[in-house]
Amino acid sequence: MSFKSIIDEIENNLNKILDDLSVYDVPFSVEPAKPGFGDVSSNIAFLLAKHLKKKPSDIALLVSEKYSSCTSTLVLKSEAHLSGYLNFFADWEKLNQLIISESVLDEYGSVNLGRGLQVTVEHTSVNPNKALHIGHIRNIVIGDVLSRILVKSNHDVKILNYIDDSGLQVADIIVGFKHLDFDQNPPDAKKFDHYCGDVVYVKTTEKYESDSNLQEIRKNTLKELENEHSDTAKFADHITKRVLSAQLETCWNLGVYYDCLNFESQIIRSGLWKKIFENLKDLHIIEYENEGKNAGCWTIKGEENEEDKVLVRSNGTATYIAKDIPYAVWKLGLIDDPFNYRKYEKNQPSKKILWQTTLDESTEPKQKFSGQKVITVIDSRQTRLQKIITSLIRKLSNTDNSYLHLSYESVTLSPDTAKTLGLNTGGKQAQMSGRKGLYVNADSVYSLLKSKTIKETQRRHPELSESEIETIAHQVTVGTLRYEMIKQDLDKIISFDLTKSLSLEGDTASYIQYAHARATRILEKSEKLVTIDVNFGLLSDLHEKELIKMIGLFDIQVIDAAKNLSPKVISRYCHDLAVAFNSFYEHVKVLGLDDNTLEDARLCLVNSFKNTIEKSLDILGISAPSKM
RNA sequence: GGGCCUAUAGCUCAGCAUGGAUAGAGUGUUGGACUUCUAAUCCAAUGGUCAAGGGAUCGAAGCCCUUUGGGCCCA
Repeated sequence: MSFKSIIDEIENNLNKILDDLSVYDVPFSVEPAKPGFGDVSSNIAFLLAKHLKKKPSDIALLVSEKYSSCTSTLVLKSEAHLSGYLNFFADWEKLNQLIISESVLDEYGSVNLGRGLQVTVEHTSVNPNKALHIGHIRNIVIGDVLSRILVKSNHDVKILNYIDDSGLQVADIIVGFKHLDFDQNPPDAKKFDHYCGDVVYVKTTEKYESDSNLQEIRKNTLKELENEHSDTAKFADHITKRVLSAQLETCWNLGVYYDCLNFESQIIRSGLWKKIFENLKDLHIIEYENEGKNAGCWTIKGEENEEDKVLVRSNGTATYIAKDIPYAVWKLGLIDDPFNYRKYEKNQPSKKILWQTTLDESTEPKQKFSGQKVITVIDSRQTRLQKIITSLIRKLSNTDNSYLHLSYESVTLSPDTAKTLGLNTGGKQAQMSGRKGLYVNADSVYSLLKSKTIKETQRRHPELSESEIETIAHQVTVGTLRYEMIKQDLDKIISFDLTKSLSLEGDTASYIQYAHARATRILEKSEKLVTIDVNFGLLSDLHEKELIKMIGLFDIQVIDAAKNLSPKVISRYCHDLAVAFNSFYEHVKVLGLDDNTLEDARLCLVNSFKNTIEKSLDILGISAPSKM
């Protein structure tokens, strides 16, 4: 147990006091205190004010007095504050020992919130006709960090990436290759996804405006994609696989890995939709319209003021929602799995095996990627569609919240960055657009940031080899990108500014990584074996106590992040922990003390911090170099 | 026309779920700290009618209602 031990102890005691007072169901809080108000605070007196009809400050006094006769192991004393808060002061010697000895364990920060619940997370799901831009990076980092949080809180997590290989956007580049004669081999060894997105897609789309014949071709191409035996479908399969492969390079480079790739084309061909369509009819979840504007269509009734949504048009063709429904049903394992599985052609840089669905025979065993709970990470523009799927799944599965849309706001371009791309927005931020070629490639941001980081690192460490610098720069660059994508709340738009994104100071990943490097350096230089057999009472400086407290809050933060599906919680924790360490570093000397026992105790604390920051950064998918 | 999100320091954001102490960071500006465990750092100063109005409450940045600005989705 960590800092949570003292919180639990206080909670238990306060509950006993409530029993004594014959008051029940008071949802009081017990939280780490603000600086200057002891170590732990409770609002219990405020909540009791109504029951006991007394002033909060008087109640705080009363409770504090009763508390002194409670058995405490970690609390030294309680104190009623004039405001009405009840503040507790910890026995730091004991708490230090408790927290620090816990923090060096491998499983530190792991909590058993999920009890092994199977959760399937879908993220990324970028159309395989272009390269990932910075907006997609927000998606994949949110999805990836969320998955890591869920693993840390004992969920059995499977990660999916949905490949929409039969949609309009794919049709567009196929039109480009087949009818506008774009070379299949990009010039100047350009990465294939960049080439398809920057050149083929944008130029083909441009042509539609002036060439109505081409639009006809586009329609036909889209239709041909659904027929797996057509030359068009085979060609498209070849092209989209190449794009996908290039996209995965980008994801893997950022430390994002998957368990399985799902292909839309296979979902269509699997016949899942037909079965589910019949199910939906039988359960009267969808209705056949005899009259009105949707006459002849199968629709889902809109809830509240929402419009009815057409699933099957009067001509018998399914709308695009009809593709998403089978996938959602499959993800929850509500239907027999029609797929076989085979390994993806390339290995992921992590140990994790990447599977992909196939409708062909496979020598590989059947896999299971469905979850009791499904989380789909898609931006807020898809909320309406996701709402329909959610409510439909609710009816179909008789569960309340097994299907969850994790929504986040999109990434826009700052006015300055839009300008560098040739768009004058008059001081407003601009929506990115793949179609118009208005976006910032993820790979280019990575390269720009990396060359800057290489320079910074070389300046500080001229003695390091090129490959060592390269490794450090990679870690810092990935860290910075990932951190920028999750440090703010999901419902805030990120206005991406290329220049500002290159900053490595202040509230950035490098700040946190730097704290880790400093800690590592101290341990290296001391050349002593770190032991936890130290006198914890010596760690009594304000900065030491603040640091230990932060270290001790790790598991509480993991619980918070997992309960609220909020990656930001962990990024804030990492930052706060690094602040506590940097402040400690500036004010408290560790090495070269005359006092050996004090030095041992401080080394132990530095080691404890190093372990904790590594583990918490790991949840963010950020690794910390030992030098930078 | 309908729906969703959002508004807190010059700028970018925490805090809001579960109301309670002195509303916090970063950045910017100004000043200070490297013969010392790495200055990608630290310390200090500066900066707030918590969009506006109303309501319930002993108590509101937070809850309820209305209005306004910004963004997105649908028609």
